[in-house]
Amino acid sequence: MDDQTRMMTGLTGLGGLAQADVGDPDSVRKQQSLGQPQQDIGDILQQIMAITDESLDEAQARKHALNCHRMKPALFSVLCEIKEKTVLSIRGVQEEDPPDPQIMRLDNMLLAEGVSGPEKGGGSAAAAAAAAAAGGSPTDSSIEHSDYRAKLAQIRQIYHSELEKYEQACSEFTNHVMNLLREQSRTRPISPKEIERMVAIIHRKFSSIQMQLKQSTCEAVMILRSRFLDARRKRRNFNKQATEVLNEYFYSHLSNPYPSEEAKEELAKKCGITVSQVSNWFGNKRIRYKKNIGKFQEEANLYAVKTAVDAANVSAQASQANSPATPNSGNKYLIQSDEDFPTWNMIKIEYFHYCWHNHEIKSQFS
DNA sequence: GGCTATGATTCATC
DNA sequence: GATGAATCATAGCC
Repeated sequence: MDDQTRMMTGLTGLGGLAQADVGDPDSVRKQQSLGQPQQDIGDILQQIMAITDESLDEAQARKHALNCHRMKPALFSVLCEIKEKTVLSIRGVQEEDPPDPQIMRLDNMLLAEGVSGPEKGGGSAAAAAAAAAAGGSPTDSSIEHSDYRAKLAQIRQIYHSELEKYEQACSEFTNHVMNLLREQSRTRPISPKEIERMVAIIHRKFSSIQMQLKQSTCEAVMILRSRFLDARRKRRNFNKQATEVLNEYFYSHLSNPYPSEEAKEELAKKCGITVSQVSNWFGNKRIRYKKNIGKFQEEANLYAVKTAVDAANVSAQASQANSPATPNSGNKYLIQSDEDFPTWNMIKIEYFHYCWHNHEIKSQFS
C-alpha cells in the first residue's frame, strides 16, 4: 500500500467524515449543527478528495491553499496519529533485529586477522608460524613475513577506504531521504517516527552492502593466507655444509642410520635446520639409499674416506699428545697408507650393509 | 622444456 | 610416535 492510499485509508477511518458523509443531507445538517470547525474539516477533506480529479496546476494551487489553511496543522497531526496506529503498529514489530551472527563472525575474523580494529601487525603470528614451518633461513622467513604483512596492510587499507566510502554514501543518502521526507511532510502526513523507520531501513540496506565488503575482505585474507602457507611446500635445498654433516653422519652410521633424538637435535643445530627436517632427511636418505645402493656407492666411499681421515687426524693428535713414540697404536682401524683406502672402504661399507641388513632381519624376528 | 635431485607431505604399518 | 613407501612440488642442470 503506498503512502497516498494509506492516507486515503486514514481519511476513511476519520469518524466517517470523508466519503460516507459527502452528499448526505442529514450529515450536512449534522455538521451545520455541530458548528464551524466540523464544517471546515469537511470542506478540507472534500477538497483533498477532489484533488485527484484536477489538473496538476489546479492541484498545486489547491495544495498551496490547503497548506495555508488554518486547520491544516490540526488535521495533519490527526492524520499522522492514525497513520502511526494503523501502519507503524503492524510494521514496527520487527524493527529491533538481533545482531546477525554472520556479521559477527566476519567481524571477529577481520579483527583476529588484524584487518579491522587497531593496527597491530595483524596476522604476524600466523605469518611467523608459517615461515617457521617453511623451514627457510631466517632471512627468507623475514622476507616472506614482510611480504605477507605488506599484502595484509594493502587489504586493510582497501577495506577501510571502501568502508569509509560506504559510510559516507550511507550518511549522504540518509540525509537526502530525510530532507526529502521533511519536505514531503509539509504536504502529506509523515511523522518523525516514520522518518526514523525509513532511516533504519536505509541503514539495514547499507549494512548488507557492508557485509558483502566484509565477506570479500575475508576471502582475500583467506587467499593470502593459503598462498603464504602454501609457501611451506616451496622446497629449498639445504646448504652444502648441512648436507655434508648429514651425509657424514649417515655414512658413518651406515650399520644403523637411525639417529637418536639427541643426535637429531645435535645435527639440527649443526645444520641450522629443524629436528623434523633432520628426520625427513634421514627418512628420505634411507629409502633412497636402499633403493639404489649402487648409485650411492661413490658417495658412500667418499664419506667413508672422509670419516676415516678425520678419525686418523683425531687419533694422531691424541697419540702425539699421549705417546709421540708410538703413533696410531691405539686405533686398529687406522689406515696405514693411501693404497689401503679403497679396499678398506669397500670392506667397511660391505660390513655396514651386512649389519644393516642383519639388523632388519633381526627386527623382523624380534 | 625435459630430466634428475631433493625436501616435504601423506598414508599405512608397527 | 617413528618409520617406510609413495607421491608431490620445486630447484637446478642440460
